[in-house]
Formats: sequence, C-alpha cells, structure tokens
Amino acid sequence: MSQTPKQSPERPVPTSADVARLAGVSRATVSYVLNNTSAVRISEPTRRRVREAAEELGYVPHAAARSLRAGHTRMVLLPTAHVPVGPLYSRFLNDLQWAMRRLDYTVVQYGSLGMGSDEAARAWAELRPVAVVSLGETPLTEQGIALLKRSGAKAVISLGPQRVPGTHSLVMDQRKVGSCAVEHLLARGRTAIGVVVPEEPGLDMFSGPRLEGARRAVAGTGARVEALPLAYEEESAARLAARWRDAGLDAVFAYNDEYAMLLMRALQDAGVAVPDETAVVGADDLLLGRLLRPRLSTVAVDMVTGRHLAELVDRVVRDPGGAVEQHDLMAAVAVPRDSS
Amino acid sequence: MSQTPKQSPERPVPTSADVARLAGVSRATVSYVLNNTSAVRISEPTRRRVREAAEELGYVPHAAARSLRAGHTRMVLLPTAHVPVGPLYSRFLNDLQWAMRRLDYTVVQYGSLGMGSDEAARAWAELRPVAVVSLGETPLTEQGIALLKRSGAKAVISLGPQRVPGTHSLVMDQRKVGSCAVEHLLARGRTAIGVVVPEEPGLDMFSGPRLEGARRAVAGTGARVEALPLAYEEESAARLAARWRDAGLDAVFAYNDEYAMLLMRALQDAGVAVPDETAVVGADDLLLGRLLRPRLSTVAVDMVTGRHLAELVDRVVRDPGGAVEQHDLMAAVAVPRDSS
DNA sequence: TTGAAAGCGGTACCAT
DNA sequence: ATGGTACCGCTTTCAA
Repeated sequence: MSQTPKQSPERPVPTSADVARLAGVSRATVSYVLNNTSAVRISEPTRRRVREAAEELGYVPHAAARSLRAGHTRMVLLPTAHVPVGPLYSRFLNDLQWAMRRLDYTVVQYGSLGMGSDEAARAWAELRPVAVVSLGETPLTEQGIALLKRSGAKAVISLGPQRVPGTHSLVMDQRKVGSCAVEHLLARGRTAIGVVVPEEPGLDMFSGPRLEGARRAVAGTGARVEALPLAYEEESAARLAARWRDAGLDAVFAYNDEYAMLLMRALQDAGVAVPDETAVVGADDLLLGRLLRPRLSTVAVDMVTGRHLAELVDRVVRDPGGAVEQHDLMAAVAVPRDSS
Repeated sequence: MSQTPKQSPERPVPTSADVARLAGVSRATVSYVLNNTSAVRISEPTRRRVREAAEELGYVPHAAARSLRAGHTRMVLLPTAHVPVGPLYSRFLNDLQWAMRRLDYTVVQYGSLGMGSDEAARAWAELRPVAVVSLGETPLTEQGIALLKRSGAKAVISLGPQRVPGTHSLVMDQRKVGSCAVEHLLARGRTAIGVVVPEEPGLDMFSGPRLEGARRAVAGTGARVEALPLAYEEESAARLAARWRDAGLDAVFAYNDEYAMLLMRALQDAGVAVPDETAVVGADDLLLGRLLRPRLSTVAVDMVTGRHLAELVDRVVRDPGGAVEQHDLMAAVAVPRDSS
C-alpha cells in the first residue's frame, strides 16, 4: 500500500488550458490575468474566476514553455565542479544569489564535475542561460565561449587569476597573495622561503599563481623560494616536517590558513620552533588563525562582493557590447601576528 | 569599439531548421541523426552532411523545447538556501552530482534564499524537475509537496533530522550526535554538561536535535545539561568563558569541532584547564581536531553517501509508488582523544 | 473585454 | 531512407 495515495496513477499536470476550461474563458485570458498584463483590461469578476480556477487546480506555469515562447531566459548559470569549501566562498555565493534574485534573475548552479571543457560548455548552452559566471573550475575555451554566445548568452563572465579573452573578466590576481606573504617574510629578514603547494585537485587555479607571486617577490633580493607539495593529511605534513632542517628553510608561506595550521603543528611536533627557527604565514585570514598559538600571521584577501558581481552581470546583459572594463578587484594585505 | 566583434548585433541562435536547410534535409532527419534514433535508418552520407552542418553552425539543441515536447525532464533539483560550509557537505555534494550524472540526471542547485516555503515550492515546480532533494534548508510544507507532485515531480526526497510526511525521507537523526557525545562525557564522570548552540542562522536544523539528544542522554542520570548560545566569534567565546566558573560546568559538547576549537581556546585563555577542569567534545571528526592540543575528542558522523542517495532518487523516479523505506542511515560514534 | 490562432524548437508518428 | 506534420504549453497580435 503506497503511503502517497495517487488519485490516478498518471494524472496529467494541469495546464493553462485546464484553467481556462474551468474558468470558462480562453487561454489568452488566463495568461493575461495571471501575468497582470497591463496592456489589456480584464473585468474583475473574470480575474477572480481565473484566479480561483488556477488555485483549485494547483496550476503552476511551465517555465520551459514560457521561455521557449519568450525566446530568452533570465537564468544565470554558475558552473560548479568541485564545491570549494570555506566561509569566504559560501558568503560570496549567498550574496550573489540574493543580489541576482533582486534583479529578477534565477541563479542555477550546474554541476559539471568530470566533464571536459567543451562538453560542459555544450551542456550549459542547451539551457540557454542569459549569462554564465565562471569561477574557473571548468576552464572556458575559446570555442566554448563562442558556443555559449552563439546560443544566446548575453554575458560570459569569468572570475579568476587572469583575463579570459572573449569574456568580461574579473581578474583576481592571486599572485598578489603570494608576493604579499613573501614580502612580509623578507621584511622580517627571512631568506629561504618554502611555499606550500596543495596536492588536492581543484586548487591549482589558486596555488599556481600564489607560488608565482612568491617567486616574483624574491627576484633580485638574494632570497630563494622552494615549492613544497603537501596533501591535507597529517602524514604528509609529518613527512615534510621530518626533512625540514635538511631543506634549510627559515620561513614558509603555507598556501592558506588551514594548510598553515596543519604544517605548523607538524613542525612543532618535529621540534622546529615557530617563529624562531621557521616563520609561518597563511592566507585568507580565517578565524582559526587567531585561535592558534602562536597566533598565525596571514594574508587577508579582499574578494569581490556578490552584489558587485550581480550588478556587473546585469549591466553586461543589458548592454553586451558595452565597454569591457578590466577590473582588478582583489587586494591582498599582510596581517602580521605571532608566527612570523 | 567592442572587443567581442559581433557580426550581426542580433544573429539568431541556430535551430534544427537551420541545420536541415544547410544539409538539404528535413528537420525530422536532423533529429534522427543527432539523436542516433535506432528505429530509423539514415544513410551514411546523409548523416555526415547533417553532422557537418550542425558543426558548422555551432548548433546546440534547446533543452526547453526538448523537454516541452518530451513532457518530462531529467532534472534533479537541489534547493539551496544557505550554502552549508564544511568538507563533509562538500564531498557529499560532489559525490551526489557525480552519481546522478552517471544515471543520466542533471543536478541543478537552485538558490532559494529569502523565499517562503510555498513561494519556493512554486518556483521549483515551474522548472518541472523529475525529482527534488531537500536538505531541509527551506522547509517543505504539505502544500508545497503536493504542488511539486502535481507538477510532475516523481520523487520528493527529504534528508534531515526527521520524517517529512509525503516525501521519501532519509532520516538522519542528529539527536544521536548529541546523546553520543554526552554519554561519552557521562562515562568520564562528568555531570554538569554545557551544550553549545550556534547563533548562526541555518544551523538550527542540526543544533536543535543535537541539544535534544544531549538532554535525553542525561535523563535519569542525575547529571544536567545547559544550553549555551555561542556566535562564531572570539568575543562571544570570551564572554562565555568569562562566566564559565559561575556556571559550574565540568564539561561541554561544543556542537562541532570548529566551535569546539573556538571555545577551547577561550577557556584556556581564561585559565580553565582542559580537560582537567572542563572536558570538551566536538563533532564531525575534522582534521583540525587532531591538530589541536589537547587533541580534541569528537563524535564521528557517518553520513549517507552521495551514491546511495542517487540510487534512491533513481529508484523512486522509476517507481514512485514503491515502498517508502524509512532509512536511518546516520551512525554516530565517539572518538575519545585528549580533551575529555 | 475576450477569443482565435500563430509560433517558439524539438520529436515522433505516418506517409511516401 | 526521408519528409510532412501534429503537438508539447505558453504568450501575444489581431479581430471581433
């Protein structure tokens, strides 16, 4: 016995024609009433009858039919491969969705894990979004971008470490984070600086530029930078710490605060004094950094806000040919505490 | 001068009719070829001409038109209000998306922040998803569920602390986490147990049941439980720690590992010895708990896997009237370490 | 004030 | 082997 009693096994979904029939009017009238079409006057009694009929049937308009007829959607597609963790991203996403809704767009996150770039672009294009906001998890190729535009996307916007030709790019130069951290360490007199490069997938977009920024910061200073692959596991950190003294490093930029916490613990367990023997700097300025002892030095990153991005999307949708401003909206600033 | 040269300001999106025209065949033939329809034989030369034409035009089928004609979609809607942070959720989501794609469904996360229950249900229903998987962020009302089913949803599945009538429920009884933690503390001889209740929005679904589980565990033991509101900020934790001795508590279950880390630090700063004077237990068994000193005792939670959930969705979609198994898939087990 | 009808882009049945 | 065509649900112009 099913617990969800089904009156008829395949009761058809009510359409506007059903509403029209029940209300004794035409489908056109139903459409006028339910959309409050201002160009047309419908008598109050008729409006009531239509509304009641719709209510009674539990009528819900069919979004696909509507947008098919309209020839466009208000969908903003946000491709998602790896769901990035972290409170920063979470807040950003909430802000963005909220702001987009206020502008009457619908944000749809579309999981694209395990799809190739062009395969993904095709899948996105099938939905005919009016805008695509890429966070860089699934790279946009030139053909992918062309495909999206050809299928009606007014705005293709990319958020990431570098410009993506053909899109409106919000450049967030992650290299600044690396150079900011390293400059801070240089100022503290450190000269042999390790840079953690996470082994986890999906972080390359960030870790690569951060390492490059670090390299640039030491250029011509006589100091050196060494890349240190590290998995987010105790064992990996312990192995790295065990060969720390052989590496001859006196400082480390640990990619972010979480990796910094992991490595700092491993170093301390291995008897490496922080900050005396080795300085540690994280990034992202998470709360946990302030809870550690010694308090973790970090690099605070000022990301683009969701509201700001939503406004950009709306502007580009309304005027796709408009000027392509190259924003560089990311600021990085060192937050010295006790670990460096 | 626009950097995205537009041949024609409003070049229309190519349709299957355009492909047909270019290939010199009918729309029907285009459909047959591009969908590899097996019931119909098309000559190889024709197939090639159609494929080339589609390629040349950059043709992408229109998902809305297709599902309108088909009368159903393969969309699994995942309503999202607050994006929950945390690696557990992130992994779960990735698994789910991956597993659903293998079963040929499309997972769409739909942001429903700031919408009422019924308003949200309506918005979801407009998309005609074949299934809705609710994580409980936007509560499902009886009418909302009815609306979704009436508009074609074959499966409405809810994941959460309790059964939701009318849905297939995956009950994850968060009370177990609370009772597991408190039983562990009782076994350690603690009798005055604080339970942290986060003040952040969107966590009520978890924190309430965890507190209730704690309450149940002390029933009849002579021990007591006290709810402790706490915001995820240093100041809030410091205030709580400052009045710790007045509260007369000898143990605390801190909601999860992150809140536990925050509170433990505040207690230590206030001179409260952990675990001697007060035992601390977290939950979720995050890596950070093992990095703290003393190492954090925690409650490991065994969540439902994405693969498992995907299979359930598929099963219900194929046989909506099938038995409504009441799963209780959550196991909680204490992981004693040094903080308790 | 209301209705009839065209058409959005595909799919699939029925002819040829 | 291929083409003609009706139809999915909705909006909107035009006529009455």
